[in-house]
Amino acid sequence: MQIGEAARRAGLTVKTVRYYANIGMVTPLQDVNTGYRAYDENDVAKLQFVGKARRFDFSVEECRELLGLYEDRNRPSREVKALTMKKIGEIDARLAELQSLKDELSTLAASCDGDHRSHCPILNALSAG
Amino acid sequence: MQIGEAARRAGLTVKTVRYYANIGMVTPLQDVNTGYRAYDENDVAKLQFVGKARRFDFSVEECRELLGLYEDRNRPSREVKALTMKKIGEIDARLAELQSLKDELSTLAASCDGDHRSHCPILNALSAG
DNA sequence: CATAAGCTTTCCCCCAAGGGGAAGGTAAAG
DNA sequence: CTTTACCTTCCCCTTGGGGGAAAGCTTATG
Repeated sequence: MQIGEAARRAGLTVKTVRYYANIGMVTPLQDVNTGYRAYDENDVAKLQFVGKARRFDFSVEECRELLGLYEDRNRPSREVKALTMKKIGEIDARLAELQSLKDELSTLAASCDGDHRSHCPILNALSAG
Repeated sequence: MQIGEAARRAGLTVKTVRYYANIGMVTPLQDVNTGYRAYDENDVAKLQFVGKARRFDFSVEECRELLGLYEDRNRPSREVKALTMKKIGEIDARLAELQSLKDELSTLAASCDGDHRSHCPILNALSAG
């Protein structure tokens, strides 16, 4: 099938699918006459796999790694779990960071009347050393 | 003072300070003879302000807006509070998203033995339609 | 005086992960 | 024969700077 249908079936944009081909992540055959990329069922499955992993916040490089593990029938599941735990750790760190930011901003916002006057504790806090 | 000291006092890198000058956010005078940027106390205060706002996850453009409000002695605090509330909303949305991702990944990780064998529920989940 | 050290300048390429759009080839349908 | 709908490559754009080259300035030292 052509790239358009492959993209549709994987729930990705054509641009994204072409990008994955360019970086060597999902590489379809290419028609010698037309130059059109030709995707098969296996390619679509890989695209879906990568799309899903991306939605789980894995980076493109991590997706490449997961895809390699996915295609290696003899790899130990340990490696996959390790990648997953690492990702969970990163998400935890970001959660804590964002929560802390939110708390500080909320405190600032609560102290600000937000009226038409010019006095503003938020700006004062930002300008304080 | 020269850019190096200004950067040091604001807790930013020289690259960052130069970048802020290039995009017109904090624009020091420039020595006609040497071409060196000349920062004064007010510039350093602005750099500190921006640095702090950036750490609060405000984008560079939002920082520019906050800086404008900061310098406008007659602006209503309403505008500053609105920006802050918007940022809090964005943080909330991202928190929910990350929490959901973490939950799903945790469920997957819990179902995977992570041993030396090749069976892996995580990969199965990623490859399932 | 020469020169090395430690500043600074501009300029250009690099990152992630594609998006937007131009210019041009191809295939099917009217 | 031409329109329509695909497809291709190519290049610039995004965020917020980082890395480094080549070159200019000032000051300290041999």
